Amino acid sequence: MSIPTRRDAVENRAGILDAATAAIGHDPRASIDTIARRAGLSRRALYGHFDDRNAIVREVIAAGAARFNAIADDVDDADSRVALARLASELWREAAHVQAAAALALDDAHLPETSAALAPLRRRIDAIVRRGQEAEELRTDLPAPTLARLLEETGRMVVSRVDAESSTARSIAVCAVLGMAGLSWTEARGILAQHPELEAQA
Amino acid sequence: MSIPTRRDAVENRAGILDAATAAIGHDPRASIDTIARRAGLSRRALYGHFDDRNAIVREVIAAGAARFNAIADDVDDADSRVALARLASELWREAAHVQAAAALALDDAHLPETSAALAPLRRRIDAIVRRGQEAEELRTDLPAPTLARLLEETGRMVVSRVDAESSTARSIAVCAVLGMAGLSWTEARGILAQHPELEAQA
DNA sequence: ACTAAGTTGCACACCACTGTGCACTTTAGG
DNA sequence: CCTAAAGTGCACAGTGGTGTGCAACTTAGT
Repeated sequence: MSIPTRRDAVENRAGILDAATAAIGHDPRASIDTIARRAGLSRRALYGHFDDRNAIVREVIAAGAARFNAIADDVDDADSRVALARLASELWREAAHVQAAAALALDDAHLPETSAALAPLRRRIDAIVRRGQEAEELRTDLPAPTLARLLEETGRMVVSRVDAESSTARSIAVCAVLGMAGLSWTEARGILAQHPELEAQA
Repeated sequence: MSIPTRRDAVENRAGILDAATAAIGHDPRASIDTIARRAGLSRRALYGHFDDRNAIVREVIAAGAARFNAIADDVDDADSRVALARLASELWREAAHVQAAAALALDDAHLPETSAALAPLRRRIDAIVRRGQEAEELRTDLPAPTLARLLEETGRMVVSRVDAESSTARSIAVCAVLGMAGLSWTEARGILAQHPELEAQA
């Protein structure tokens, strides 16, 4: 449980969290047994690493939150449209964690925890939207909170429902978010053309 | 089960299906007991109307499919953008059924049934998208099947995640779909302005 | 007012999942 | 090579859900 001494145990703990992230992304109520098998361990072994199922879920949420908030901190483009595009593009790299967070957010039991963990990311989105509306870079027909929420849900939806293997998947995600933000598809493609790093692979 | 003779029994059966639609829209694994209480009946009574939980789910799916496909049949605007907008606007009226279908589609167990039931609606969306791309009314940077799928998911997302009580909710739904289809927000609002019936209340 | 349809509450067996205890085996690392 | 750490397999009790049988009650409809 605390201060594992053996290297393989540390690796297994990480493997469990990876397996849990993937399994929960597919189904927020994935059983302990499902997670264990996916990690290549017996159900019983998980209880050597975590007190109970909730402890695993809490760590999955924390890991996702850390990644998301690090990304949110990094995005500081002056143009709100580029900022949104970069946010979407970077979050794409954390697809597995986004899926897990999205799935857990649909599960009433863990909703308070996930929304608390995602608060910094949400604040950043809010800020980008407000700046973007003032600068008339983003649509102004919706109140900022509504648009922010819609953009968040759009990101969630695309990450969860678009085939991540496709080579164009990342640019689809970025274009979807920009489309929801009010840009026409040619404008969105223009932003992408001016910032090639946004659709870079891997 | 078959040929109920009493009026209250018929009403109760309908009430169960309404309750099931609402409960399943909130959680696709809603228990029999949850559905029963919402319908104002005991758990035991449901088994007088339906063989088992699956029978209820099947009827919920069938009811939704019937409504959706009727709507799909009605939409025949020449302009693909108007057609998409009308589809979104009309489906908004069936929000409860859309939510139930969306929730069930996330539940592996009933996925085949839901997708079969929704096939006609999907074919209609595919047709609109193909016509729209040929006419250059919709974005042409995505293959038709990808765009169709994205539009479907956008509709699902908006209906499930936007507050249905808001007076502007319906136009938000329409604009979201048009935005995903490639229109800028001003173009989308233009379509809405030319077709006031698309954002009419109730 | 009578009767059958409809409903209720309870008990039951069954299933899937959780969390724990314990004896046993495997293996990392000094 | 030894040993403690890590993992396995099994049994067990507990929980919450399903579907059924049955006796008792309420009520719609004639």
